Amino acid sequence: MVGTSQAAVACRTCTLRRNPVFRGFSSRELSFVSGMKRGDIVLPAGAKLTTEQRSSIYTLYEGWAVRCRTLPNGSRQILDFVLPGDTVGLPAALLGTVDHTVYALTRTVLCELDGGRIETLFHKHAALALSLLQARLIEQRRTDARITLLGRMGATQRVGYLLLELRERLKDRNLVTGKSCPMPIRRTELADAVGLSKVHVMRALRELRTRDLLQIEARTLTIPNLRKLAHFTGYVHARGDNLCPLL
Amino acid sequence: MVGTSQAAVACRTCTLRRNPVFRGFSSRELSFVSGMKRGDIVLPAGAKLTTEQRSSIYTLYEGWAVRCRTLPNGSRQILDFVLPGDTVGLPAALLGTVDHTVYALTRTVLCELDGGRIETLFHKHAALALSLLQARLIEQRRTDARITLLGRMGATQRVGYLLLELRERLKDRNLVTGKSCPMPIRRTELADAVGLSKVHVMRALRELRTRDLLQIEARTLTIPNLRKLAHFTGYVHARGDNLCPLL
DNA sequence: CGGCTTCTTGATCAAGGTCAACCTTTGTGG
DNA sequence: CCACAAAGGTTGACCTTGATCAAGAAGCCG
Repeated sequence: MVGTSQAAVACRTCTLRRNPVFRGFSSRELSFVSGMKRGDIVLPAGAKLTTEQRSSIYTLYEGWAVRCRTLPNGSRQILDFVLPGDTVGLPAALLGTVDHTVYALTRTVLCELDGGRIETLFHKHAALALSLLQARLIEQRRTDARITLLGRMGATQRVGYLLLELRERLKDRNLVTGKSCPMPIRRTELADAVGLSKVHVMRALRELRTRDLLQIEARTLTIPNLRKLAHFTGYVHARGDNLCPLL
Repeated sequence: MVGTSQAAVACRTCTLRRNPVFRGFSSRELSFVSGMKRGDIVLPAGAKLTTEQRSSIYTLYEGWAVRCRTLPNGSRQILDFVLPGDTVGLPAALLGTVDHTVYALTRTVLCELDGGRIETLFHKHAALALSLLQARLIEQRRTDARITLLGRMGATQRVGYLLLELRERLKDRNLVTGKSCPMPIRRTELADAVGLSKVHVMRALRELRTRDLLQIEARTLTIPNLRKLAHFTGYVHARGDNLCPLL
């Protein structure tokens, strides 16, 4: 539950930024963002990210997290998966309230930035601010896909779609090796993300395995044929799923 | 299908802006936005808003519209309802691609703005740009609620929640009279929004009527007791559902 | 080696979908 | 102003999908 503040990874040498899907920074921008940095936070698997306290925003540096909501009746809906490079906590910093919680799924390392300086960022770094908006629009697009998935797709397609989408996002982050990528999420989390019961997710996975569309084994997802799975699930790869990390 | 370009409503006298939920403009901002205005567009009910052509962005001035996606199998998912003051077309203008379509549900009047000048807006009007981002965050919040609705709520609650949410948005726009507000959407559209069949939406509406939670008659929604419905559906009124229109 | 959590599968049950029919409203042309 | 057509609303009967319950197998950690 408790985050450990540690010696900061210098923004200039941050390895995330080397990834071509992330927006390049001018040296002026980079030094501004460096100045926003408050430190690093390490969370163990299962920990909740407390986001209210100091109006901080975070960039996930390493690991997996989820953004989710819990209903009065106790059931939970996973809104989105947070992967390295993704930003967390913008609503808290800019709107003052949050309506969701963020949990670490694995051990995660986050970069903490001063959310109070966003306003200054908008005044002094318009291009970066614009990228920030674009990143939101891209996330919105993924959210739209999730709504469509939940509202109008069958169980097997839902599971297949979600896993394929995750693989594509991991691919952008150079986290795919050959036909396989890490898949630390549990059946229960899969279920809470696609709006099914854990048991039914099993049935869906079995069917996907039977059809040779994908396989999860030992926390690893393997997709033999991307096209086949994309066709089966109706997945369309969105060009430019690049984003705008603040780190 | 064809929009009619007409004599522009002057931004300075735009009645939408008088509504307190919309962000106030400085006179400098107002004159910049006035300069972005390309004209007005009137769409008949059922018309599709073509958003690709000139990288325009639009503010809905009057009427109702939907943002939706159609799947390969022909079924349709309504992503969101567009109400007066809402902005349409940001993805087309800023990302260059769109993955959804916008249809007019009733006769609508839209204000067309030059999307190409957003970049300049970010450079010269940082505060307005920030509001633009905040408006996206608020929309995202509504989208998160929709995901939760689709993933983890029962049929009757889904319908009740959606209608209550719409009423609250209409309230912000001064479109609620007493316990009633206009509700031009059809059963089919309701169904495509909440991920149910038309027939089952009927069953849900019947139950809501039986429980005295709400009633739709003659294109009018009546909610006798807001609290009761909010409790039944788990709806929580989000403070500050204000937004940032460009008009 | 226990004691935990997660995975997996079968059996049964309920929520919601589909089909089909009939009714009601709206809109249009004579 | 009426007649008729078309679109939307409403309901019942039946079927499919996915939820729930229950129990055993397989990892994982002290």
